[in-house]
Amino acid sequence: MPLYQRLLDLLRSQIESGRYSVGDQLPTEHAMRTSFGVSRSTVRNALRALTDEGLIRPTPGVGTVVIRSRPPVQPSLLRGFTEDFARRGVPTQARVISAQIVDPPSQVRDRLELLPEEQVLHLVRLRLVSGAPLALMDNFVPASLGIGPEEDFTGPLYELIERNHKYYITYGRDAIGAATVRPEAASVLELPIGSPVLTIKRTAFIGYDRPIEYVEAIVRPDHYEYNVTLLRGKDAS
Amino acid sequence: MPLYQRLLDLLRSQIESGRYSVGDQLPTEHAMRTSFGVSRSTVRNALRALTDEGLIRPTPGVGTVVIRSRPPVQPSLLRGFTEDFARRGVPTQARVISAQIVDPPSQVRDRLELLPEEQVLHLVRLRLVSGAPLALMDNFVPASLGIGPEEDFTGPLYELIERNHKYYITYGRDAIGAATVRPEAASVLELPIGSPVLTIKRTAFIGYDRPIEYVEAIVRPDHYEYNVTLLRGKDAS
DNA sequence: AAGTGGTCTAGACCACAGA
DNA sequence: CTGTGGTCTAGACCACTTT
Repeated sequence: MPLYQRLLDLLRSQIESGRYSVGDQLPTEHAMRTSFGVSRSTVRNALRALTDEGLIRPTPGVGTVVIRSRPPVQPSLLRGFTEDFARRGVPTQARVISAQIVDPPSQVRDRLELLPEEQVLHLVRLRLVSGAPLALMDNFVPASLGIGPEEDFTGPLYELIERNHKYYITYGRDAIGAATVRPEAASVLELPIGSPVLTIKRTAFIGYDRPIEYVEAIVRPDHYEYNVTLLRGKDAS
Repeated sequence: MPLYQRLLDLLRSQIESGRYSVGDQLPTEHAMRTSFGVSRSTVRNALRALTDEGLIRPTPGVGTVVIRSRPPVQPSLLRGFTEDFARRGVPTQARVISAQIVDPPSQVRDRLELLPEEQVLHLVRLRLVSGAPLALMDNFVPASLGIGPEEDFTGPLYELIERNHKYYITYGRDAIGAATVRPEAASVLELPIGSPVLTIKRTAFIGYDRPIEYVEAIVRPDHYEYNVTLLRGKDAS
C-alpha cells in the first residue's frame, strides 16, 4: 500500500472519529512531513485526496481546516451486472447461450443509431448466482466494433469492450419495468409460467453521445433488486 | 498563471477541437515533459486535472487515452412522482386514501432510523394519469417533522416538506423490484389478480445521512417505466 | 526488454495571511 | 517578519503492460 494512502487513511479516520473536528486546523504539511518521516509531496498527495473527498480545505497562508467529517454522498455509477454483484460480494457466472452476427430488430437499430445495413453482435447469456439462474440477458453491440462471436463472453462485457477496443463507456440510460415472464424465458430462468419479472433495458454510450451497447435483461425479482442512489439538484422540480 | 494550468488549457482545447479524438492516446508524460520544457510533476498536475474532469484516463503500463471530448452528461437527479411526470408533460393527480399518525412497522422504523417511541405520518395515496390509476403509494415521514394529517397532500410531497419546514432533501436511495400484485392493491389499481407490478422503495435524506421520508410504491408497469441516467466512473469495476 | 504511469525524495521559490 | 499552502525542478525506483 502506497505511503500517501496510509497517511490518507489515518487522517480520514482521525477526522471521522472526531480527533479533528469540523473547523479544526490540521497540522501543517511541514509538521506532517517530519512526524511521519515522508517527503512533502507524499503528504500533499494525501491532502489532495482528502480535498477531493470534500473533507478539508487548504488555504494559502493560513493552513488546512476540516470542513466535513464524512464524505458527501456519491450518486450511483453505471455498472455491469458482473461488477454490480461483485461489489456486494456475490460472485456470478455467465453462460453463453448464443453469440452471432445478425441483422438487428428495428428497436435495436434505433437505440444504437445504426446505419441501414449495419449488423450487430447478438449475445444471449444466462447469468447465474451459485448455480441458480438469475437473469437472461440479450446484449447487442455493433458488429463494426470488431467483437466476434468467438470471444470469451463469460466475464464483464464492459471490460471486453474497453480493454480490447479502446472504447470507453461514459454513461448509460436504464429503463426498468415489470412484466409477466414469457414462456421461453420462464423455462430458462426456472420460473413458473405467469411469474413477474424485472425488465432492464439499457443503452450504454461512449464519448458524449454515441450508443455502443443495448441490453435487455429479464431478471428474477426474488433474488435481485435494482438499487440506485440519486442526488437531488436544486432545480429538480 | 501557473505553468500546469497553461498546459491544462492547451490540452483541453486540443481535445475539444478534435486534435486528440476520443480513443486517441495522448503523448506520454515524458514526451510532454521534454516538448513543453517543464518537469514531470507539472505535466502530471495538468493531467490530474483533466482526469478529474473526466476527459482522460491514464492506465499504468499503457498510456493516457482521451475518453471524452466534452464534460460528461449529467446523471439523473432525485425527483418525486409528480415532478417526474410533469417533466414529461403528463399531468398526474393524487387522491389521498388515508393520512394518519401511526406507530410505524419495524421496517419503516429501521429505514427512518426512528427512536423507539417515535411515530410517523402514514400517507396512502393513489396516483392517477388522466383518470386512470397508475400507482399506489405509501409514504412515511417522521411525525416530528410537524406535518399533520390535515395538510394538502395532492401536490408534490417534497415541496411540502422543503417549503414549509426548511428541510432540504439532498439525496435518495431507490430499490426497484417486481412482484405479483397483492389483492387489495389490485382492486385499487384496477388490475387483474396475479398481474405483475413494479415496486419502488425509496428512502430520502436531508443533510449527510438523516432519513426524512420512506416510500413504498406499487406501480402499474403498463404505463410507467423507471428511467435513470448513470455515469460510468473510472473505478466502476 | 522497453516503455508506461504511480509513487517518492530532497530540495527550491513564490504569494499570501497574520502577528 | 515568519509560516502557510501552491508551484516547480531533477532526479529515482516500482509494478505493470506490451513487444
